[in-house]
Amino acid sequence: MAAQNQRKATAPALPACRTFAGVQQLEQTLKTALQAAAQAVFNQDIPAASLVLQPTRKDFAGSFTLVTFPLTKAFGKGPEQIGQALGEWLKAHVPAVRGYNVVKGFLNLEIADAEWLQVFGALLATPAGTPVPTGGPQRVVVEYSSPNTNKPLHLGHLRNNFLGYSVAEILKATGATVTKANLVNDRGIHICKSMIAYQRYGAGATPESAGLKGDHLAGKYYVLFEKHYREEIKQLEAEGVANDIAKKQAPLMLEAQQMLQAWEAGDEEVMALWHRMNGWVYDGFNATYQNIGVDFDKFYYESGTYLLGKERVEEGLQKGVFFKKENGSVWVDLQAEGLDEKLLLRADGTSVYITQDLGTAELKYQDFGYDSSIYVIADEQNYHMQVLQATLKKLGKPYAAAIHHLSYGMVDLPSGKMKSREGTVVDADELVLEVEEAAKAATLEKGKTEGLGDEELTQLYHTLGLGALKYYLLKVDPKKRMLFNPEESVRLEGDTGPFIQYSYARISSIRRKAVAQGVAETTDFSQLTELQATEQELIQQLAGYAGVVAEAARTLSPAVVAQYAYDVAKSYNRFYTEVPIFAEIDPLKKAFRVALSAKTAETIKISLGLLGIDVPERM
RNA sequence: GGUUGUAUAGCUCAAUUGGAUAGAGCAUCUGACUACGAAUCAGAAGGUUUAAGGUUCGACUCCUUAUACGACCA
Repeated sequence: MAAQNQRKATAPALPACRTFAGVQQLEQTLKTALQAAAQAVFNQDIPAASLVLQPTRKDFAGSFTLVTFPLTKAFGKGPEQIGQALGEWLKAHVPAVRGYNVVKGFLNLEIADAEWLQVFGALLATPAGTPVPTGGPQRVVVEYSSPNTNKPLHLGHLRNNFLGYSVAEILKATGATVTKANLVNDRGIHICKSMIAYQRYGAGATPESAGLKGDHLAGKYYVLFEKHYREEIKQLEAEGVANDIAKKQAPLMLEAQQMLQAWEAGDEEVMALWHRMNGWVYDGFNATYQNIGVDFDKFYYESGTYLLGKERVEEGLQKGVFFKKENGSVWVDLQAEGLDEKLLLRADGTSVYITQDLGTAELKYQDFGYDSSIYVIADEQNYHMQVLQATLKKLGKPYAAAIHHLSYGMVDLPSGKMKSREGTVVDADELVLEVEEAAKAATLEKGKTEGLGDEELTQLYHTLGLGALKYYLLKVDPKKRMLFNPEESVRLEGDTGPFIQYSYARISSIRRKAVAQGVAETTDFSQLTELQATEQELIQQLAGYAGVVAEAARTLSPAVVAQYAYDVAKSYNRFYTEVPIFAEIDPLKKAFRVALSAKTAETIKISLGLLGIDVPERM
């Protein structure tokens, strides 16, 4: 009751963090008290902002720590002396402070159990999934996946897709309106390569007749093109033609370029084939997207945006911020921005990548009026994205400043970089099958799945396999290049997705048992007097959820959430082994531990949900 | 050549953004299942944070230089 009243009292000042209310309020109490202590003991006024409270390290007693070094100058005393004096005053005057200790310049404050129970009460009173407002952007477009339509998705795309989906979910959790967008690169020379090869070697094959997913079928012809193209180059070189000229004059390449021109001219036959093959690819992509659990609110196609891009180039010419070279190509000079001159439109009037990017940025703004537009693109495009933003600024577009490149590192294999030519690309569909297989093997060996039907089992393997894969790819800081070790990615023990899923399944088992035993569902634990250390730790951990979401949203880093979910699961597992639940005699304590377990499960479910990972009721 | 990113335990990753004895997992070694799920838990061992300087009460974190690897722009 007391907790609720106090929450009401602070509500007008802090409408933001309802979820965090308990801890935030506790920290606020401590800060105010510290200010009062400084006034009383040292006759000093200290601004609240200069008081930094951090969680106490595990090895020391206490929950919050004040670093006293910054106060030494103003107070004219040593750090330990300050810590002792402030701690003594707090202990004497503030009920929430049960005790303190000073180590060097660190004042560790020990908090009364009653305070933690209040925090827990506030957590229980907060419905799952309550938004965590952060003052960040409110209308956001997250563009991710953005595949080419000439090959199936691979491991690199998976990092992209998981990151994009997760960042979108994290931003949603802050209360923002988020649109997930996919810009499909459906035109250009690479598509024509697949089409040419299909015409030559396809013999009218369809996904059905070939027994292949559409994207894999198209990819097959792309590979065939590259193979025969290389042979043609070799042939020409044997005839004495220089390599760079051979590359341009190989008959296959000439054909592909002819086809691209025919496409731009709207040639009926070419368009028909293009529609047909892209249709197959989209079916394939959609199957993969559904399988890996990502979704999109809006699809853009470069074939539908490049013309608008050309208009923007024209606009830039008229405004005089772009210029034309003698051969008729259009450029923008970004040397003042620390970049180079950049080609915007070729001499023959055909567009380049950035041409369509200009159009797409505008379309997205028209459609959604974003205050933040996030592009999930690998870091090899850093320069390109700088150019895009600088060019839009030159055009005076109001949305230029809202563009944000979520730049992530490439995924390496133990054997080195993935290279399609060397056949070292890890196919997304195959990889998912492998992780499911590994999950199945582990479940058959040690799972507790009595009563599950075949369909539920298949679903379980999928949940666990994808859980392992997603967690593996998301736990690493996005901006860092990462190593993909196939053996480690299917591991189910230690710092992995299934470890966290296991904790959830375990709690589910406890909840089932609690219902069966008729354990009371109480939310009022004000009569409890003391907490075990692991219980207090767990409450503090659970209360950190809102702060974690805010941090993850600020840094656009799902890794922050992944680390948190793992820490919560770890804390719970320790609590679980140290503290009895059903063997507890005191019914109130028993009810409390069941409620604490349930809240932990809920927090795990929501946190993993932000990563796109499901939780199983049993495994 | 120019711009830029990264460098932490044998391996893969953390470190609350300048705070305490740099933490996890894997691998190695030891212990705990007829108490609620051992896909778990407890413990041991493992570090000159690439190198050398600098800034300060305090540096993995900031500055300078160098080295290695990567990306992009020519």
